[in-house]
Formats: sequence, C-alpha cells, structure tokens
Amino acid sequence: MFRTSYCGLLTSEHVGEEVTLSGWVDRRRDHGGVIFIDLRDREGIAQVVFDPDGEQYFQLADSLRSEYVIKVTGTVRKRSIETINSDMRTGEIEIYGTFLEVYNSALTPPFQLDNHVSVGEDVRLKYRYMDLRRSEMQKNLRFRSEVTSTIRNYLATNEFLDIETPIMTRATPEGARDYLIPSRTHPGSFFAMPQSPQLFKQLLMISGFDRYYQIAKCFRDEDLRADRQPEFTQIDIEASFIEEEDILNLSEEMVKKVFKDHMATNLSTFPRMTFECAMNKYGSDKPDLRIPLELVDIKDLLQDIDFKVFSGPANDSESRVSALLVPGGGVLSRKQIDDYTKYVSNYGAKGLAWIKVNSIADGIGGLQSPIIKFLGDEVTMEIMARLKVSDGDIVFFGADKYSIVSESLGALRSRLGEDLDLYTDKWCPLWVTDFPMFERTDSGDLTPLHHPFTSPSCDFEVLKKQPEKALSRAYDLVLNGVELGGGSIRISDQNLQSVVFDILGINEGEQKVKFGFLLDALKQGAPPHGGIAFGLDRLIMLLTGSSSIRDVIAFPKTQSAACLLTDAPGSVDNEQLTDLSIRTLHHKA
RNA sequence: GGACCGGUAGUUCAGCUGGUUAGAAUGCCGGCCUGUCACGCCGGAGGUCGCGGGUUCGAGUCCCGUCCGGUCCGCCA
Repeated sequence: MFRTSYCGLLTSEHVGEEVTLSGWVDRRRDHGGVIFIDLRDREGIAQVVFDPDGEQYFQLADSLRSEYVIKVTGTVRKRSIETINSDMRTGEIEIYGTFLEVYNSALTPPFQLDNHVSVGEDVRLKYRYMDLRRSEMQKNLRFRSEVTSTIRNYLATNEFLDIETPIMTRATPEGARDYLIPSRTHPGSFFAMPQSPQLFKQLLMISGFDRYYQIAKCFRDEDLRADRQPEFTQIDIEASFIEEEDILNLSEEMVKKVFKDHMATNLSTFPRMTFECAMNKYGSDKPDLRIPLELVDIKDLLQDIDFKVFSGPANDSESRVSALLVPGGGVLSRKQIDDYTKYVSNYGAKGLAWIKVNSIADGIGGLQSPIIKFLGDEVTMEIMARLKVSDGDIVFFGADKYSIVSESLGALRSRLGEDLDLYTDKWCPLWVTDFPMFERTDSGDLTPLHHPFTSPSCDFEVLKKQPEKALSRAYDLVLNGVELGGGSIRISDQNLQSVVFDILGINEGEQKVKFGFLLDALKQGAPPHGGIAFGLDRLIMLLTGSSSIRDVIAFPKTQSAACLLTDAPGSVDNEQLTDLSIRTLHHKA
C-alpha cells in the first residue's frame, strides 16, 4: 500500500492511528539524535520524526535528501504544546516513523523550491516539473481546475452542450497569424490551428444545438505578452434565439458564481458603459474602474492656443485635448514626471505637460508649471475651475490626435493608479457595449473592431454609406482593466454577411474561397444567435493575483514562443519533411 | 519590426571612475548536535563573469555585434 492518507490532511483527529504516507522530502532537519522530515504531497506537509529507537530506519532517515520520494509508516501523535507549529496546517500533530522506504533518490534541485527565493523565468521554465512542485503553482493549478469545474457545472445546468470542434482546420488569414500544419496527403496544402472555434460554433447553432459551450484551446501566432500566450484557453459560449441581454445576464451570473464559490465575494450588478464613453472618460476600451481618475476634455477652452504648447500637432477636428487631474499628485518629483513623460511617449505622445497646484487660493501665483506662460493666466484658471483642483494636486495634459491622447492618458491613468495605489475597490467588473463595427487602419482600410461575423446594430443604409459610424452588437467584459471576455450577436443573414465582407474589401471570389461554407450554411436556415468567449487564463490570473498567465498555465512558452523544457520548436528529420513535400532546409544547428 | 531592463558560484544577487587571488546570502558536501520547523554551530568544495570581436599595458567593468530571459509599443479580426 502506498498511503492511507495524504500528508496535508492529517489532523489531531488521527492521533493514535497508524498511517502510511508517500511523498517528497520537503526538508530534513537533522539534530543528531533526532531527525525531522517534512514530508510533502499534493495536499500539504506533515512532520515525520525519527529517533535512534527506530534503529535501521534512523540510519536510512539520515541519508534522506531534498526531493527524495519515500514511504513512511508511523503513528500520529499530538505534539507537546511548546512544539506546536501554528503556521502549519498539520502543526498540531506529527508522525513518529516506524518504517521508511526510499522509492527514489533525487539530484539536488536546480533551484530551491521554497517561496522565499524568486527564481528566474528561464530556470523555472526549463525545470517546469520542479517549479510546479512549489506550493504556489500547486495552488494555482488546483484553483484553475476547481473554477473550471464550477463553470462546466454552471453551463451544463443551464443546458449548454459541451461539443468539441476541430484543432486541425482551415486558415483564416483575416485575423491573427495562423499556426499551420502541412498536409501529407495533400502536398502543398495546409491545415491551420484555430484562433478560436468561432465559425464552428456558429455552424453548431445552424445545426440546431441551441446552446453550446467548450473550454477550448486557441492558437495565435502573434507576439507574446504577460497576458498573451500563443496557445491559450477560452471559455467559448454560443446560443440561439437570444439577444444581448440574455448573454450578458448569463455571463454575469457565471462570473458572479465563480466569485461567490471561490473568492467568497458577492459582486453586485456589473455596470455598463458604451465604448464611446469609455474612450472619452478613461481613454481605453478596457478601463480599470478601481482607479477614480477621469480624463476631462478642455479643447473648447483653448480655441486660440497653439498646440505646440503641449508638443502636439495642429488644433483641428481630429485632435483631442484632455486633462487628467491627480489628487495629491503634487508630491511627484521632477524625475518621476520625466519618467511618465517617457512612458506616454510609448503611446505616441510627444510630451507631457503638467500643472502643480500649490495653493489655489493664491490664483495663478499658486500654480507651478512650465506651460502657463503659453496658455495665459485666464485660460489656465478656467481649466483649474473646470477640474475643481485642490491644493497638492497635479494635472497632466495631452493634446494630439484623438487616439494618441486617449491611449497615452489612458495608460498614464492606469500607471498612476498603480504607482500611487489609488485603488478604491478590489474588484471592478464592467460591460463595455456599442463598439464600432470597423476602424480605419493606417493604410486607410477598414478592419473589423471585433470580427467580421459581428452583427451591426444600425440599419443597412448606415452600414453601407457610413460604415465608420456603424455600431455593432458586440460587448466586452472588463475586470480591473483586463479584457476578460468579448462576444456579440452574430450575423445570421447571408446577404448582410456578404455586405460586411464587401465593406472589408473581401471580394466575391475571396468570400467564396475563404468563407463559402459559412455563407452556404447561412442560407440553410440560420437561427438568430450570438455568444461570448472568456479568457480562462486571464480570469485565473486575476483571481490568483498572478502577474502573468504563465503562472496559471502548467507548461507555458517564453516570450519568444519557445518551450524551454522540451526545446520546442525544434528541427525535424529530412524524412519527415519529404513526407510533407517540404524541401526548404534552413536548419538551425 | 521597435524601445527598455537583465544575464557574474546550483540559486538569488553585490562588484564604484577599467587595476592584486571576483565576493555575500542561500543551497550543496563533511563534522557536531534529542524538539526543530527557512533549526543551529564548525569546516569545505563550488566561477568559460551568456557568446564573439574590439579598445587598452590591463576588461566582469568601456565600445560593437550576437544569443537568451523579461516588460512594453507595433501586432493580437
């Protein structure tokens, strides 16, 4: 027998029982006459004691080292009061060892497994199986499993069917870059791995399954971030004969249930905000509402001012001028302001103007700023009045193209929130609605803000004549400034779908080749339908307080999309390439 | 594609303006220790300073290139 109990589950109720435990040596404390072994398994740690009365097992215990895999049999006994360890879940008891077997020795670990030492990402990933032994990673992955289970139960209870969709599918070059799989049986042709099950779930609606969900792996060959991996997991949901309200309610209840069951938190009704409002007030389509700062537009006060004051471009209709009031921000040093100036330059801002409020009662003399002399006293005081400044505040300004001001001040707002710890709440969910259908790229083309299967909320005429003005029936769920999920009511009309493709510059021939199967299907009795998808990794990251989704994924990739553990991607034999009709051979050594 | 930070002992880091034999903590190995729990005490081993080139009498340190890890911008329908 390997075990009668998990180490971490032993309590004073087991006192007097003989137990058998199997696990890893977490730590050995050899006191000469008595040896303590902290034995670790999935559920936690228990202290095993060996003393010389145990004869040969005492000798063996002396030879144990970190991470040896052993079996111990012994009697659970209560610790004397002065030796109780209240920091340990099993700290009231210990096991007096009467038998010891070593299943396997272990090399000295490549790094210490305690949480006291931070270890470099590369070392952790190379020895991921060791990293995963750490209690933090054990906790994260277990938590992920439990949340996933709650979500599956919730969706099953609401009559959603879990249906799998293909991993080997067709390339959809419109969206993210695809990971491709060469076909052996069709030389020169490729499968692609799905960026999401989007089209398949729509087809399932056309097939009449009515309610579908899947916890689906998705693949995108794009550059990585702390919250972006090339393969990631999506909670994918789609339903028929529903509208926005149904999806929003269902999703909101699901997230609330997760918070209730796993975070002991009752979230109240999620606020909603239009895309336009979010951009105007927060400079972001995923605002972090924990931060009580808002952008205030002041362009109307500056009609006669040359925007060079702010290092911005011309004062025209495309431009935006906004102020960000930071209560108590007067404490920021010149160096910190310089840092922020550099920070907003990442987002295209050419400078960062500011005014410190030393004593507003003293009027213009109570202000400190390099830009007042350009603004003029009167305009400056008008701005101060609109912002309702107080002593000790600082105001930052942005003046540039609408997108640059929004993005740079939006990013600055988040950064200040973090740096100055301005958070007013722990959890701030938000629905963002009424997204535009399209946006213009730098090259002047229209591209979908969401995806090309999103239903417009405007009528046909507006869509055709003023596509840039068209809004969509899309929605995003944002939590603490992180985009957690997004979805839409889809286009279920073949003609409308064709029009949207037209607007996107996909001509009839291309439509047929790339999306013919969808257009065909839409002609065969497509129900009104829509759905949503949540980033499971991001959700778990937020709930566990992790700073990267790597910490909630068992075997993640590095920023250059490599696996340091398996050394993937790697080269392959010529024979394999020949099978796939691939002749290019630029092998890395 | 771009910006920035980092790479020195198994691990985490220090190493100033270029100057003797590159240090600390921890881990590891050995010894001692019967109540510790990040045990303690004594001793020891452990280094291609990421790699390549350059400057210099002399480079961990300066310069160029390159690789790797990370954060961000672009990108991610």
